[in-house]
Amino acid sequence: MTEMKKTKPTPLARRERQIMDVLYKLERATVGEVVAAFPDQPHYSTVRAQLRVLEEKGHVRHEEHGLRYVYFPAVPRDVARRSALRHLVETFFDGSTEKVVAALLGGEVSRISPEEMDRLARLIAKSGKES
Amino acid sequence: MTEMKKTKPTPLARRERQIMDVLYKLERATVGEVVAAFPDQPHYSTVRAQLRVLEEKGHVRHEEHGLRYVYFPAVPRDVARRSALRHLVETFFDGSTEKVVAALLGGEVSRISPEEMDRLARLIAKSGKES
DNA sequence: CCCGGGATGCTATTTTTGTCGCATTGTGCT
DNA sequence: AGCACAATGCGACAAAAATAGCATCCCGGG
Repeated sequence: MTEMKKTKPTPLARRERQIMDVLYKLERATVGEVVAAFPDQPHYSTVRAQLRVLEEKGHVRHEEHGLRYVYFPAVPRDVARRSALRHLVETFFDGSTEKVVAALLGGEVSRISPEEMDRLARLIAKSGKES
Repeated sequence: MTEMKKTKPTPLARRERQIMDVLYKLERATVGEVVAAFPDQPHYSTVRAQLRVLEEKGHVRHEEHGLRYVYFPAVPRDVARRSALRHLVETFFDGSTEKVVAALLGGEVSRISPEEMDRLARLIAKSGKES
């Protein structure tokens, strides 16, 4: 076995999911745009086929803009993100909203500017009042 | 086309991913526990095979506790969750930490108790100071 | 010592994915 | 009208995932 790789466990992320992510990120996109969104550019045909399947399964829909197809997720972004977020909280943060916020604030994801921090403080203050 | 379903697009979540999620949620689990964690209980064998594959690919590892195997993710939870969180932020929140917090606070995921809100306020205050 | 229950080790089979290549069709240009 | 180009509609296949069934093995009880 030439198996000694520890650094590249074979991506568990499949194209289907990746494509959905791209679609959610871009909201709407043509086949070309989707292809372009990948680091390793898969064939145009590949993505197209995938999109076709995804559509068959009801995950994406498309509109014909001019002559090209513009694909977009069947379930709207805000709905999808809600469940995605919930799922993530459940899976990695023991269902604790607080822990997520802590992680976010702790720079676990990205640096937060002072202005942003300020807006957040205000946001929390507001939310607290409404409870 | 007898395709008129709009409400249930066939789950795009595969077992592999689901299993990883279960593992992350439980930190460590035996085959039985994983099986039990599913709504639709897949066969013991199925999960076992899956786990084996996942292990081959380097996504999970196992220890022998007594006679049974206890599986756990190869990459530690906090590391995995960091990327998961980052990915989610990128995909659904335009990379804005602020938007995520807003969604969280807005009860998009779950209700937040006043005490929690309080702790969060404190947390923000602290983070802001450190910047 | 023999047996049953609980777990694991394989292996076989069926779906789904993932990838392409090629024919076709629609547009705008010259 | 004839063409080059860009996109789409299919169909073919190999690879990977998902699901099961069966042979074993290990331990504790009778």
